[in-house]
Amino acid sequence: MPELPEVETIARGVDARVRGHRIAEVWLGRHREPFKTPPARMAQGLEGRTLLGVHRTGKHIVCELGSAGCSPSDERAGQATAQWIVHLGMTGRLLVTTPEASVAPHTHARLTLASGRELRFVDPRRFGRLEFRDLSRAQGFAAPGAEPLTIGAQDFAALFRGRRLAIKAALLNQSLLAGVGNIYADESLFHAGIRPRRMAGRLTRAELERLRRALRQVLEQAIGLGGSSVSDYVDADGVRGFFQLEHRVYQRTGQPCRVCGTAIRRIVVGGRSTHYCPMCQR
DNA sequence: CATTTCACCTGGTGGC
DNA sequence: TGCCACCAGGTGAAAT
Repeated sequence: MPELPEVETIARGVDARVRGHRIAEVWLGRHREPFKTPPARMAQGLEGRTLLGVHRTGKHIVCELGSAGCSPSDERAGQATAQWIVHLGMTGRLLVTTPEASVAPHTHARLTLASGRELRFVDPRRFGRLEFRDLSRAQGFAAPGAEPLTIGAQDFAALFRGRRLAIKAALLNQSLLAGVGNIYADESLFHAGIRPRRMAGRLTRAELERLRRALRQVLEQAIGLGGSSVSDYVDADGVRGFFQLEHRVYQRTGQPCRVCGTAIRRIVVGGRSTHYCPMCQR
């Protein structure tokens, strides 16, 4: 499900609930797909560490971890020595529950916290990924692409210069921009008035700047809406709490454009279903 | 190297 | 109700 705004909302919600808590016990499931780090090493690495904070980079959730046996009130407080990195894929959820709460099907990780809470990773489709990084051995996680919320006009334009692929496909490329997915790619192209199949390298400077601003505005609006329902999103049952953004084009095939009334079209770009208004977008 | 296609999974929906 | 085709907000490997 999740693109940048959803991941941001989840990371904030989880951070508010587990910051400062110590991982007492770790259970990991048998399916191999979710584990970029071998489960035995992950469990060994996580146990005893303190969750110093949880934040988002691109579509990744990064849990900063202190050394085992080092509480946040110690002098080394705030010093992350490891990370637990969660990617939700299409159907992943990161839940804060009690250890007694019923375990949902497709639960792949349970981190029981000394505080009496439990952090769970649930993912039916198993496109999500979990990774453990020991920062004494490896670099901290960094998304390859630029952050769409903060990138400037010059850097944004430079991402697409000379590229011959469709702008929609370029927006989805995580090594260019980190965090943009199918919904917000379509929505931002609508707001910028640009057709999804336009060659990225042929967009004018003005179009690129409209796109950068539209993307930022759409993402910020979605974060704003998600932020008001954080508690629902991460509750014990994993209830979805996001206000559905009033999409302009996404999944509105055949319905009238909210601006001009023309029927919204669906095409396939880069293997992904793509929606646009043939009148408003050129 | 850049770009495109496809496999990886389960579950929900809608047609027959 | 059952069966089936198709679709899903992501990504990385393989093919072109």
